[in-house]
Amino acid sequence: MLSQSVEDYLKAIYKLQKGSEAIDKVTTSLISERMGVAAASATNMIKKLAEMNLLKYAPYKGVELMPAGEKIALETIRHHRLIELYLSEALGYPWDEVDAEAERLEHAISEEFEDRIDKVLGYPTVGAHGEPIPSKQGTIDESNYPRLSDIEKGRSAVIRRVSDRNPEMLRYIGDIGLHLGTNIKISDKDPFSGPIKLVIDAEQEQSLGLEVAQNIFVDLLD
Amino acid sequence: MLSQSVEDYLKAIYKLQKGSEAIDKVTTSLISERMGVAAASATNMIKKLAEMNLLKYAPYKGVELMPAGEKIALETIRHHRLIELYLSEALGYPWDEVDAEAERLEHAISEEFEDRIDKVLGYPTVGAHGEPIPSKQGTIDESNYPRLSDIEKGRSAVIRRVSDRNPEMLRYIGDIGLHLGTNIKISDKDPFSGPIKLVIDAEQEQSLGLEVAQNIFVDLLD
DNA sequence: CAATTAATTTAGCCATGACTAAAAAAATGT
DNA sequence: ACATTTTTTTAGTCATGGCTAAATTAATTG
Repeated sequence: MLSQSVEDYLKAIYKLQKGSEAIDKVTTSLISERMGVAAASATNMIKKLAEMNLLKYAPYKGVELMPAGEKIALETIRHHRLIELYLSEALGYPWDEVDAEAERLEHAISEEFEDRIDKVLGYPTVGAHGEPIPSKQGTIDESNYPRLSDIEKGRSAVIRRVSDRNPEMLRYIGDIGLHLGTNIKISDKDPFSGPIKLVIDAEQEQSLGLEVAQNIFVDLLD
Repeated sequence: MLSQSVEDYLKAIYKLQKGSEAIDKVTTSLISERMGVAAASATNMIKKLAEMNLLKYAPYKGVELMPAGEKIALETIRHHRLIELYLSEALGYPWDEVDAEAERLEHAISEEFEDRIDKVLGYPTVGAHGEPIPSKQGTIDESNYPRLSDIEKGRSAVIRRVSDRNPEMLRYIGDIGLHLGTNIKISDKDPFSGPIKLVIDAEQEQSLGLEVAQNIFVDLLD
């Protein structure tokens, strides 16, 4: 059995390497910041993971996952996203609370639990915030939707994914009526990183700060 | 937060102290045996728990839970039994598999998760094997049913609880048609600790070894 | 009741995964 | 290009919770 820590580090490294930020060099400080530990602690763990052949590590040069490490990261992410979706669908959790709960549960469940909730959920491919769920075989849809903040004025789009990094922002986004599948039209964009004006579901007007818009990913229409 | 180990020790000690075995003196060796650790490890942890005022410890004389320790034990047991029942009812787990899964999950769930599954289950008072579920306030029904092995020939009874100590035995018990609520009549008892003969649901004959009968607890009829 | 056996505790060790402080390497600015 | 700043690593510490071996206390038995 791998420790919870090992799984968490590999997950964090995977997200840095392949996530929507698309970091080219995954450094010790990035990892330590994401994990909320001191840089020295990250160095320690990185050396251990390199020793286990889960990643390639050149001191001072950053880190790159090896296939075995990526596999574990994807399994962990699969657990996390299936649990999040289950909490949301079966137990009625709001989407800003599922991440914290799943963070602990993902390390505690068995393969059997994974399989059973996968089945109950109807073998979903997309999680509670629109993230792709890795398959049991370790494949994942790595395509990324554009950010709402990058869409030009006048275009219409559908919300496909929301970043789950900040639960408070997530709650705010839901509260103003933005959910997965919600239709929006960009009616105006203020200059100098100003707010965006949206029409939600062809009805309701809403202004949106840039930071929020950067955390919403959409599928362009027409 | 209390560590998983602390919770597990307190749970084990509680069960030894109050369980159906009704041990008078809970000793280091009993605890180490139940926890599957060396006696020295148990001594270490016991000293730590005494330091935390969770139990009273007199060296060489055994251990007794203090109210704070009992409270934690009951919370842990409540988590465990609610999870077991949830796995069984909502996810279709067989009753011989729920214990192992709940053993890990019980330390990972939040109060909110506890409350939500409690509600989904309809605020149950009895777990998947018939064990009482401690209330959120920390009270528990401590009454014990007699063992099937102690019932005299000719009497009828209803199965109310099954020990979950041995999953293989649990599977066997289920396979021969004995479940919670099943009606049985003792048609014969062989002497010298021999097997018991049952009639299940007034239909089917079944012989049962003494060891199995000792792990089934019943409610006498008439 | 003394001697042996069994149970328990003490002492000392190990792995994990944090931490701080100091040293070393890399990046940056003038 | 060299001095300064930032990043990273090394060295050493700590807490948790295991372990074995040895010492000690309690229990049993001749």
